[in-house]
Amino acid sequence: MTTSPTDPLTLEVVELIGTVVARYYTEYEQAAAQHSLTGAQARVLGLLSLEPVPMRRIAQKLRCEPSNVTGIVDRLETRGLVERRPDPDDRRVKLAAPTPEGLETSRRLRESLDFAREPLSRLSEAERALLRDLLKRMLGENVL
Amino acid sequence: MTTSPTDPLTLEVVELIGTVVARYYTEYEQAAAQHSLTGAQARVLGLLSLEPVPMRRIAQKLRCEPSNVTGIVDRLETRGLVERRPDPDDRRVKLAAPTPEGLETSRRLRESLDFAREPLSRLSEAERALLRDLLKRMLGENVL
DNA sequence: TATTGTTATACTCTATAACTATA
DNA sequence: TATAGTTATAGAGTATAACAATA
Repeated sequence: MTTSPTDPLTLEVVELIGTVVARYYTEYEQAAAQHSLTGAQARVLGLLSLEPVPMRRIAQKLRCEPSNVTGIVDRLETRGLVERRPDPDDRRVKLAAPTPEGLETSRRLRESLDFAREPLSRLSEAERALLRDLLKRMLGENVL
Repeated sequence: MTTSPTDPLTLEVVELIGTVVARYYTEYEQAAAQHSLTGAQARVLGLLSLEPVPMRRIAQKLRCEPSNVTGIVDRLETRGLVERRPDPDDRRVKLAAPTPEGLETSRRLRESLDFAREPLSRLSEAERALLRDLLKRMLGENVL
């Protein structure tokens, strides 16, 4: 049912992407751990850093069940990094929002994502632009 | 202490890589689930498909503590996908090896990594070659 | 003594199902 | 009745520490 290419070149690229994913993922976890956060907690905190988000929406972003978000936000809240706010428009909804400290932690976490930038320093600006365009084409329109 | 580039272009590429990682990772988990495997179990099984591997070596590859591998291999063994063998050269070592059924499951799992190939079909062969070279340069020599 | 694998423990993430309070 | 969030539960992954067997 598929028409995906299976030529050696494509498989080599798939392998390389797998390597990038493995490296990026484990190093993200380590960066989170340096701030005493789990990967899931770091992802949620990063998500909130733009604007307060309903619990349900967080679950959708993380692709997990809403019941899990309760615990993750609980732990962030216990540590004073996040707070729950009522939604003026719908009293069923709770908005998770970062505290000032949470915002600061999120900022430092983003800083320490240096490991993701470092490998790119091996490429010239023109090559980085090329890589950007290839990745965008690969990901298509539905980039979220 | 860092000289990593922080220009908008670099940050955009970092963002794109993050998107690739998130998509690839969750879809890998889903592919594993279709075979009633967790992500960790699928990774271990894939690791063994080339040759039997000592427990300790599995932990190094997964970047986790050796004690965790015991449980993961236990569950794979219970399902008849993996077996433990003695190492003739060192009686302390146990080699984890796939059963014929485990090998077949590993093969089908690899097949279903189709999702990773599909986005690449949007690129021409020349573009895929370009992407390969950029990724290789980015990852450097230590690609494992 | 050092190393390999295991056990025991505690914490987090995960899905499922049932519950509550709103809509 | 439908939806948002929670609770309760069970399974899996994780790190830490202590242990037995072997080197």
